Amino acid sequence: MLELAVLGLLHESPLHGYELRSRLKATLGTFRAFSYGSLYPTLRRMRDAGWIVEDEGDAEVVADAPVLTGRRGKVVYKLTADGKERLTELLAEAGPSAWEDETFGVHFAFFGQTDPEVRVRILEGRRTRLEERREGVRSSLARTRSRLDRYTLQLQEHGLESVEREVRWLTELIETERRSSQAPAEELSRTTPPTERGAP
Amino acid sequence: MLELAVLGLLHESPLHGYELRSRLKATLGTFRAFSYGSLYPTLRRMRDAGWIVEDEGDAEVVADAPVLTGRRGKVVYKLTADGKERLTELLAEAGPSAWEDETFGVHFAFFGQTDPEVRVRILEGRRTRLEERREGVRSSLARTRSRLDRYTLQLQEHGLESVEREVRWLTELIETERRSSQAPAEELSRTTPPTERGAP
DNA sequence: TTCGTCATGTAATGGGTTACATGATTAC
DNA sequence: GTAATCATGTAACCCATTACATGACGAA
Repeated sequence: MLELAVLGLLHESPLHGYELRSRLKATLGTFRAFSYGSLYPTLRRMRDAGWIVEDEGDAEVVADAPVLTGRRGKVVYKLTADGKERLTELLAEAGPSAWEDETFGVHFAFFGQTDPEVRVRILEGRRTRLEERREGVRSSLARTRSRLDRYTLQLQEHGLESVEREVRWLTELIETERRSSQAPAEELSRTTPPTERGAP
Repeated sequence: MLELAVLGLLHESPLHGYELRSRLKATLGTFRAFSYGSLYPTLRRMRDAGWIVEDEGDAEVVADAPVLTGRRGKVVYKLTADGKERLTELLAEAGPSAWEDETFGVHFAFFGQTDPEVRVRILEGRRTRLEERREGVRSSLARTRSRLDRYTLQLQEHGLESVEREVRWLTELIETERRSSQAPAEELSRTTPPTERGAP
């Protein structure tokens, strides 16, 4: 997990550990947070595996709009060719390892670097997974509702609604993917709406 | 975590490992699932600690409406006095250990056995926690929105909405708690609306 | 000069999972 | 008789966390 996240971020630009962690927070948002206690050892493992190198040279880093402008991070890491390959490999995975709870968010965060077909398969995999869960809760609820504590019931129903909401979200995303895969290859991975091309 | 869940369930009725696990699923719903690989060792630890005992005698177990009617579970566990004490202790905790992501659901599931004041403190603690997270995401989003990949943006916004939704849910729960703590002590912990007192 | 935040790391520990192994009982 | 599901367990591992230790640098 952390591995993929690190590879994904370093693919965008070289970074040092500390900033990597804040990028991680900003990228993954509410989904996941990693501590230094896992980040640094991971960085080390990845370096030993040859996926990243310490870019000791100068470090213009990225011109992060405010502050930070000339400062130098101590140990800047960047991807190696092997690391890029490893990233590609991880991003191509379209199985449970990409759509389970703990992993989905990270994979999704790097969809911009993911093959469109893989994106759809992951989204569908996740949706199916959630639909199964939803049915499990629904039938369990149908069987036991009357015997449930009001708090347990609240929990079940809130959980159920959360799942339903995520299913709807996924469905919309899948439809969007489908639509844009039919449209000409025009890259849609940026926020900017597709510039009105010529005339119809 | 598992420990609290096991104590909470066994407080309702004696159960054997296998059924304990299905109850766990039914009780925690979408929030958490435990495997046998953690359940059985936990059961053993708890037995060694003296919180539960193997109730080797006959096992009428619980008359679970369908099927299962006369069957015997191999090793039925039940709470000891120490176990009940431990449960009380755990249910009285109203700190981060009760309102963090991994723990909140389990604590909430046993709110029926929790002191009303503790319930409110946990709900408020969780809400505050989520509000902090929400503000973190909001400000990060305000700073970086324009530079974000459309997927990263989607992820942020979906995460933000999830958090907002849970905050609203908690607020409602807190209000309900407040109202019912003013109402006469009449126990509201069952789903059934309070039977009209007076007429039988 | 002291505080906050940037910055890097380690040691001990935690709390689970996966995969495997085994066997009884029930339903067909 | 055989497949499903009930039932109990172990061993190896994984992926992280917490708490701690250290220190540079800039701003008040």
